[in-house]
Amino acid sequence: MAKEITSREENYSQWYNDIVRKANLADHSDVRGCMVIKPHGFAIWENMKNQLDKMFKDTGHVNAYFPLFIPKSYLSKEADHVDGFAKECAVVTHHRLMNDPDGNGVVVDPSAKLEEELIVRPTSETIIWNTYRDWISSYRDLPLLINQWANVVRWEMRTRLFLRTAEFLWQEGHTAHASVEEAVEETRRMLDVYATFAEEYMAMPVIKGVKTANERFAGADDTYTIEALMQDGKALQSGTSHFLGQNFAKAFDVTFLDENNQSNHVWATSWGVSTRLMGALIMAHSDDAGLVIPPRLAPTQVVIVPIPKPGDEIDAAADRIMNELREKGITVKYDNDKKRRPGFKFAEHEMHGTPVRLGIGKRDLANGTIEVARRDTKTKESVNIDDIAAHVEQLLVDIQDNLFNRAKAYLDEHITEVNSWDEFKEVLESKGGFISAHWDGTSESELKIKELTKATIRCIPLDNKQEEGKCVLTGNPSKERVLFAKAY
RNA sequence: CGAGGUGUAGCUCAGUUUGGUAGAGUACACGUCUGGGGGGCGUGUGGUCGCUGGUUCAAGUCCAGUCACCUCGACCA
Repeated sequence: MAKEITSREENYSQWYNDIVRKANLADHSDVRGCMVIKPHGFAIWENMKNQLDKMFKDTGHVNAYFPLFIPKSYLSKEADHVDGFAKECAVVTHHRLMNDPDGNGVVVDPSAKLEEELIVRPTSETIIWNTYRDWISSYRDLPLLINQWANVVRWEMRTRLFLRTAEFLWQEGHTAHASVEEAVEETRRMLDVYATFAEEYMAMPVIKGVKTANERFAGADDTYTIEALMQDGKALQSGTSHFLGQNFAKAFDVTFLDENNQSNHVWATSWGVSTRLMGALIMAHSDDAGLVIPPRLAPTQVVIVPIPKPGDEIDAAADRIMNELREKGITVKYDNDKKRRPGFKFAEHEMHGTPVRLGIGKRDLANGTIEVARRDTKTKESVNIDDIAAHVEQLLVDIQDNLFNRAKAYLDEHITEVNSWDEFKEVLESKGGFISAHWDGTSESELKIKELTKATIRCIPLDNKQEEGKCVLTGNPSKERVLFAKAY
């Protein structure tokens, strides 16, 4: 079984690539670093997107759309910001092609050079804040709570499908507020939205925390993050929410008059999650037989397989069951392909991650039962055909819970407190996961640890316990533990 | 950008050392026997051997250049 997927034990990276390809999630395109998201992968992303969009709307946000191209001069207005992105920007320099005088197809028309070059957005803070300047004049215009769903481009050296591609899909929220308190509250609110989404929909437990200065978003005063742990013990930053202070307001001169007719710069936030969540979803739950999708995000929650092949009696039973399930809002598909054999279908639906599979054969019908197989545990049971809809409805809930609990148990087991440098290195190498250790708060120590071990500070957990201790590297005094890990 | 590796059928790869008609498995199509976990047998489709140039009577094979991809570094959501 699963003969086409490399096992996680044998080669974790290859396993990941195999899942992406064999589960029809995405392909490498001919364009370096860019992927083609295939229908099954996109369907999962759409489910994520729909749910997140609902959660954004429920917290008072509206959607808008800003240009793909950003004038080069905008990007340089905020010093930290341009430093953070300058090295990975795609630049549009010309606006016209012409026939090659030598007859070799088309070439760039040198006379069509742009007066000011355009940057393909790596993120939209600059163009958005340039626009907000015109939109905001009074405290009555605030807060401004806008999100956009878009593609962005970051010219990455090394790419991996979903986890890091040159072009990716995401949403970016950009908000403006009258007070620092309100902006910080917004930053934290959206972090909570992300955490709730990850845990309740992706069934992926996350740790909420704040980034150190080194790991902070370029241009932010504070970056909050949700960090998840993958099955190979590496951490994955899955979403970030930034408190931007007044940095962009000052860079783009965005001010408002308050109730006392005083002019102030606005306070800002931005927050985003991307198709990287697809990578997180894959690595959080899937196994050597293929993809595992939590029921709440599965494009098809239940598949019915006729055994050994479709027939009048089996088709009728499948129709009846499908109607019952659909009445309960469950998505279901009947795999009545006559050409493929049941064994093949079993393997294929496991590969694609369908949470529940129902097997209907003449033997089952004679007994008045249905074979119910769950993807998360790969176990099967016989269920009375009259109880099937209620059973499946509950089973989907159980699977969702089980996936979360399983991942949560794994996460909890892989947060290790260490108190010495030797122990730090030992745990990092042998066990992986998050290492909870004291750190003296300096960038120098953080960078030294990264250099020595490749582990970085993933975050300082929110509501962190305050305790006296000594930095695991330098022995200098520390007031709290932070979480280290190797990361994607 | 540094180090190493690989480009041959949709996919995985042999063939390159020693130049001489382009191969296998898998996938795909059709037929057939099957049928409760990727089934068997048979027939068939499918290739500018990454690209460009050179050496040669003759290049997948030798030489030079070039491009792409993979692994590991630096960078990063």
